[in-house]
Amino acid sequence: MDAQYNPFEIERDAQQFWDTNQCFKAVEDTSREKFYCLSMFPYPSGKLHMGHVRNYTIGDVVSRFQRMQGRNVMQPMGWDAFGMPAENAAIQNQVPPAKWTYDNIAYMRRQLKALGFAYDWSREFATCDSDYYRWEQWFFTKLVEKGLVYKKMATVNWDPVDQTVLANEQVIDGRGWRSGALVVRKEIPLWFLKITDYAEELLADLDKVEWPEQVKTMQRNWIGKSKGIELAFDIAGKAGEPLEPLRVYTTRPDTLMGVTYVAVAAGHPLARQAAEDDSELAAFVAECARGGTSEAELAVMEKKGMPTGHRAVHPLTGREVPVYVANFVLMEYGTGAVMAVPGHDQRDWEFATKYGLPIEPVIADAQGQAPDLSQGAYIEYGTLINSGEFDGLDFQAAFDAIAARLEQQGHGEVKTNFRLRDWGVARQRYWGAPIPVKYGPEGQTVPLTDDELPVELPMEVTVDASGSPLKKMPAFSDLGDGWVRETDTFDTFMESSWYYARFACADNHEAMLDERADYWLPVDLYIGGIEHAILHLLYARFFHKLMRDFGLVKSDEPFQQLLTQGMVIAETFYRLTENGGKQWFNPADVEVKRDDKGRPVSAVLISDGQPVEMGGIEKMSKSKNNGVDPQAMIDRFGADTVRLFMMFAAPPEQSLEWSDSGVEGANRFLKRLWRLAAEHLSAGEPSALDAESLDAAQRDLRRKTHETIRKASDDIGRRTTFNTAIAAVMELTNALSKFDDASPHGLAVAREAIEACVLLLAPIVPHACHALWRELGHVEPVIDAPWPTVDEAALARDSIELVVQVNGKLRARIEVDPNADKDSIEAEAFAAENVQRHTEGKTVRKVVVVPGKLVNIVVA
RNA sequence: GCGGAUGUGGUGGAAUUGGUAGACACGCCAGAUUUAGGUUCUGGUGCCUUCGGGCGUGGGAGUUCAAGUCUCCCCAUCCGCACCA
Repeated sequence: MDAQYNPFEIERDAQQFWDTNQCFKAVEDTSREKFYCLSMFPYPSGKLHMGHVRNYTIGDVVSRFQRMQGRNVMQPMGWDAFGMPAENAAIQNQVPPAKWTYDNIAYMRRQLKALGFAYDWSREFATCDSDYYRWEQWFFTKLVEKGLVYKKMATVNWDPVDQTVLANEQVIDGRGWRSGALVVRKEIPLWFLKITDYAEELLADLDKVEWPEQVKTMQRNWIGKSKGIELAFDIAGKAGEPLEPLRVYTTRPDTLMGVTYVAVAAGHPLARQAAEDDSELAAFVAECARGGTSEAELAVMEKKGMPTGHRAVHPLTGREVPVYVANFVLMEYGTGAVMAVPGHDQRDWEFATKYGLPIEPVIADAQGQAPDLSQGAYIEYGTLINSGEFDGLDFQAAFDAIAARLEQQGHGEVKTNFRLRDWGVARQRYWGAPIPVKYGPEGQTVPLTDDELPVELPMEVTVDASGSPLKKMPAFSDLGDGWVRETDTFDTFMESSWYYARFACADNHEAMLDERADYWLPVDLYIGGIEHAILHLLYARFFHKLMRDFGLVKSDEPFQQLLTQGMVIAETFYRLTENGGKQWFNPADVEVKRDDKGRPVSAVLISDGQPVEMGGIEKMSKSKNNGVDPQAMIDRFGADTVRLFMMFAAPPEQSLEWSDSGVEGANRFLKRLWRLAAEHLSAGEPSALDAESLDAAQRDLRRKTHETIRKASDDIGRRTTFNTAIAAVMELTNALSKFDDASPHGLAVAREAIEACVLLLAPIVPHACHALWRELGHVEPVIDAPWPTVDEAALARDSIELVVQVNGKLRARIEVDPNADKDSIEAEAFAAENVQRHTEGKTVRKVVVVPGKLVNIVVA
């Protein structure tokens, strides 16, 4: 065996072996237990970044581990290929989005192959292949037939200069990112999917999946089921004329007697009507349209309002309160109107304080007194006061009584509401799947029939900043006889909502899915960034239920287990520029100076030797120029080193800090492992392992081997904490290097240890382990070797160490028989010299003995 | 603003069920080998110390024989907020 670890040769050979033997081609086999392992497919932005490498290494480790457990594993890969960056690249570089995308895919596919991931490449596809999106179009037309799709007015960001719709990302400080123009909110008709029809099931079925609790909580809060009352305020118009009643929803009907005003959205009919003969109000309504649509932006903007002059009649007291237009009330959420209780809602309190509206307490504080409302609202539940006949009731009793009264008067009803809103799937963009609908001369809206599908996206286009080119292409949109095609395309979340199912049967050109989907689904483990915790995962769950209700799949949920991986972060470096900006330098071009304790104190740019500022550790990004190119690392150390570092530096759910010296450490470990194996093989032939005739040192190493197998198996298989599994194997290799015994028995124990290391590391550093397994004389490749098992007998100990505490402080360590009883342990503990010193002359109050752990003596 | 997380040596992290804080690795220090440098190997390394011990897991309180872990309050950072993917 070569004494030198040569990763490039090893990796080339292993990849060639896997490729030639089609090792990772997954074949349906109902006699075997399947394991479908999926990592979120990448957007082909150009080249892999470290986040991809981390994501896909985790998936690969689990896939290879499951294979060694004997499962029939399927691990596919594809491309989430539609999206805005392709259009932006087209505008900047005059390159067609399709060419840009497919070129990127070709490059990134090569990179994935260089990392040695065990993918079944025969299932690969890109979502921009018409062979893929045609089925999405087909399914959409079925949803239209079933009434799960509808069109309605919706608010978008409108750039009045570029005359185009902007994504939230393209609105920066309320201005269009290209034009710099002030963005306004504009209403246009858009296609929606009725995800709210599935709100109840999307909520309930979270109990069926093994997901991180925080992700389930986020989804539950997003769906936001609440119980409240929808009630109506009669409206007396400015001139005293009766108008349509105003409907509002509240989860706090117990505060109903504290309503001192109501507020409506600028787009509400009441506001529009009032603005008709009031130019000041009309100006305010227009001002409300300014700014972007994102909820975060709306939540932090200054709350403003203006009275309409209308009066709302309180449904229980008959008291009249003013109707305001407010910029924080939006037409699309709920009824477009809210009742305001400034005494018990903080936002209402701030608004009332600003405009001098009355603030009245109707809920008593914990002492049963009227709360002090001078500094803010009192938002806790409590007993009603100043509420007439409802005084003295608690929240639930008040809810029921007020609901009953409103229902009796025909002014309201109990209603369950969801925060979840229907999914707008139409985008006014080119690089997406065309929405398969046509419009007739009489205003008909007709979904396309099967023989009209697919609607292929034209590939030769000119993209500029002024919106989708499809709208300017009669060859695409004009169908003759007054019929025109829809030029909007689907939200790219549509493609990512069902790709996991298509991987089961990507070669089927006759159907969207077939019976193979039921063999592979649900995905057993789905791995991706925490940033997808809500939107992507919720849409995919919804889509899966839609497909189930069309008989396309049998399961209720798409992803049984979910692993959300953290970000990859790195140090940032910059210099201030003359105009006050920052020029960012890549970590690869900077050298960090340290003090004598290794603390970083300063940094210089390697090229000019002049200092740069350290800007803290941030997510790897283009804007901070702190991305580390995976390719450069693979070229320097080999794929196994990069994979090992990624898995070792942090547990998968936490953020991972890139460290050059950490990578070198990973490389050093692989070299050591290699040398250890080479030295072992040159030391001679081991005898057969005879567990009964080992000396103490041999038994110790054997125990360490089996403790390591036990820990690494649990860490990889159950806990998915690959870092601690690797640490355990490192401990074993450390023990093995210290084990200096070339006797046949000694070599046998060492052989067992080194084979355990190779098997346990095989999922993480598959190339090196492929080669080492061969060198150790095995014919069968390590990918198909069975996962090692624990020999319980090898774990036995002659004695165990307990710690002895006095008043919770560590004072001694004692060796005791593993089966020693409590009394003898106690006696042993008191006998320890240091324990006697700390208990001398004191009264023993209590002795706590925790078997296998410690003794705590409490003295006073 | 709302929802969800995170915070432990010089650094990344470990401590899985309330029971030895700092496994493993990086860095640093000393030594050996080689020596142009690097590589490799051995030992040391939380802080303070009168060498008895004391202190120590973002800050503050509390529960407990025992708290990184549980409870309450506060601070900082990160993720998401429906047209980035």
